[in-house]
Amino acid sequence: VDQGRPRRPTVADVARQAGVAVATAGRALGGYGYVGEQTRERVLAAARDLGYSPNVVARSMRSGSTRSIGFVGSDIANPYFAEAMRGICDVAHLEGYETILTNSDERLDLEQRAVRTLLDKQVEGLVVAPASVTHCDHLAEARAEGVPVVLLDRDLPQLDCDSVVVDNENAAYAAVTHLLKLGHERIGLLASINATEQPEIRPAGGEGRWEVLGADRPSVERIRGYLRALAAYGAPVSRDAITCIVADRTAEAEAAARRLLNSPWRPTAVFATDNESTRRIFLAAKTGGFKVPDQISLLGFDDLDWTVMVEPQISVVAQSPLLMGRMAGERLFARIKGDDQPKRRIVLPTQLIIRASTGTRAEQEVPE
Amino acid sequence: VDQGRPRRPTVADVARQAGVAVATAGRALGGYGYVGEQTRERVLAAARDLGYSPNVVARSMRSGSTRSIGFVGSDIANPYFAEAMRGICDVAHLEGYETILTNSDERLDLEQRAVRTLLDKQVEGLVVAPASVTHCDHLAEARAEGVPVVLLDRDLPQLDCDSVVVDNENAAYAAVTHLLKLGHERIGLLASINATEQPEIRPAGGEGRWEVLGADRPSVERIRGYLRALAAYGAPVSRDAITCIVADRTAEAEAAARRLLNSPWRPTAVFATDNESTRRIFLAAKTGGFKVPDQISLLGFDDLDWTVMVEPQISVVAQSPLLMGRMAGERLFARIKGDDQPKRRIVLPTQLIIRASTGTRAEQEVPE
DNA sequence: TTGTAGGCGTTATCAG
DNA sequence: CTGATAACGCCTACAA
Repeated sequence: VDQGRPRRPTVADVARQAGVAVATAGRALGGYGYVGEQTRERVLAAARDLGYSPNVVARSMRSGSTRSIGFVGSDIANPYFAEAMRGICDVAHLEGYETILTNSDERLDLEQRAVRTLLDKQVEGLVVAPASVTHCDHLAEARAEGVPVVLLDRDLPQLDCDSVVVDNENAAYAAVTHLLKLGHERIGLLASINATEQPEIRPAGGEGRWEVLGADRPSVERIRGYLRALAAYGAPVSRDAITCIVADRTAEAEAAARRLLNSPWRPTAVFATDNESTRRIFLAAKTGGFKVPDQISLLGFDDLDWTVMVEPQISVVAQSPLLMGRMAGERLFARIKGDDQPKRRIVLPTQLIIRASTGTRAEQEVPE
Repeated sequence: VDQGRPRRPTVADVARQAGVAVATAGRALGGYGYVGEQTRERVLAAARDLGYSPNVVARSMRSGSTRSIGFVGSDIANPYFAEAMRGICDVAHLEGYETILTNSDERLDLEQRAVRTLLDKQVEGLVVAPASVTHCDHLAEARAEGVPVVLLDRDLPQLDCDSVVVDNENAAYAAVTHLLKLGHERIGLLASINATEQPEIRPAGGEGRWEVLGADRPSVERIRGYLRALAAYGAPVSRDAITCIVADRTAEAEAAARRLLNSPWRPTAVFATDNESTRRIFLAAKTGGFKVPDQISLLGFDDLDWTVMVEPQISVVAQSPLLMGRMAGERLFARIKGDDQPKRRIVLPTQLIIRASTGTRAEQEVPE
């Protein structure tokens, strides 16, 4: 009758069984140093007998290498992060590393704790989609401890580490320009943001001109691209064209999307800056009985499965989180292996995919 | 000029700085044993000064507890597993544990390796969505090493560990019965399966009667429920009513779904046994120009976001992978804490959600 | 080629 | 209450 956790056999056990010294067994099992052919076989046989398998924790402690990395994202249930995680895991697996996952829910305090825990667990690298773009002491700390960090989705200029991003501002600029070219002038914007870091939008030189304050998070950059496109076209913007929703609050978000569509200034198109917003605005248009694109054009972000399943198919700015995850992983392992070139900011391309949810303004003028 | 990885301060460093013995510093920092109030404060101050943070690897080695668990699923990019992972992580986080993620891609060999690696990393528990339902030596091994395992999505009766599943057979039975009650008789089935373990379908007592051979994977159970429902209604089944696709092979899967819809025996409804198949059959119907539900009724599995966004909204059997993940986590931690009751099989309820993609057979008889 | 001894950073045990 | 010391399992000098 076994009691307690049955102890796993150790090199010492194998050594005893094989009648050799611990070091010899270690050499045979670890595949380092010189071992006689017969000795090796005897040891290996003994190991098989006992069901020996190395204790990686002890090995890590000795060698200082845990062969694990950490990923800190806001929510693995979000397809963006799920795909990114997949990319990271794949690269890690190729390198013989495991990946520890933590969810920050876009909350700085949780992210800080997560990073601390991962560092204490001696991960050899960290991929982080940072919740805050202003507070990054915890990430600097990682760097200070010699643990490479790669930023995903957002860059923190003040931090000395690689990042993998897309050119959010130009992607949004191109998207909104497309709408403008179709003849739209009154274009709404819907963005999901986290509760703590609301961007500030304030008047800027001229009637119907605004600027976004706040650090360069993707949503802010996309809003900036949107504003720049409108300004370039000389299209004035109503302040309440820009609606920000908090992803958590379902009811509020629903109401906000509905309100945007029914604004008194009658938008003829809406640009959604992320997959969450895209879903929301589509749903709002659908339940509100809006004909897309006849009454309202929709242009979203992220090319999720559903965008080609719905009617009409949704035009989107596509990015590839899978690829971003992979690139992040590759940068990370380059650093782990000692690459110490200056920080690199990798900007992956986005693609504007025009489908059926965006139409010319003319179409919308059909009488009711 | 620092060179190499800057060494993190250790208890010894803190002890020296505070002018106490290592053991004392350890007690103050680890919060165990007796320490004088002033001594504690001195140590804590020293620790703060030096930026000390415990080396969890060393702690794990000493204490035998790594405070980490592992999850082995087939693909984190699949929303089912992403949600489940989220549930598991949440519970783990509550318990102060981290979660290591590995993807098996539904391949037994990868799963075996992953389990081995995780065991070597001394995880204290494992949640596994097993790729194979016949080979489970690697999981038995985990059990033998005293590492609790909880099975997700599929149960392995021969294995002594808890499982969290849904009642696949009855869920499918109810779903197909619903279709039968609507007047459908020629009901097709689409299932995604992995390449290696194709279920065998062979004739069983009577014309138009079949049985599925193979262990009780969800897909097989669902097929069984489908057959049972049809038999109960006395509806005969054509062999090629049952189409299995391999999730990887996009082109093949597309063709198979199309073929099913265009079968010479003219199905009036299709039951899809998983989210992948549901997506496929919907797409096939859409591109094939089938009117749903007028020409073909669709009933799917998994209540993903898109099922209410498309037109018509899809009727589905809903399960909650998030909840399943949580339950799995809770069972796992119960075991980690020493619960040694006999194995428990937790069957979570499914819900048949009828939406617009399922109609009565009558509707379909409209002339072309 | 093989064996011996020490140490990685913690925690546990035992005296003082 | 505090201090010295051993041990977790492995790896690496160094000696034989």
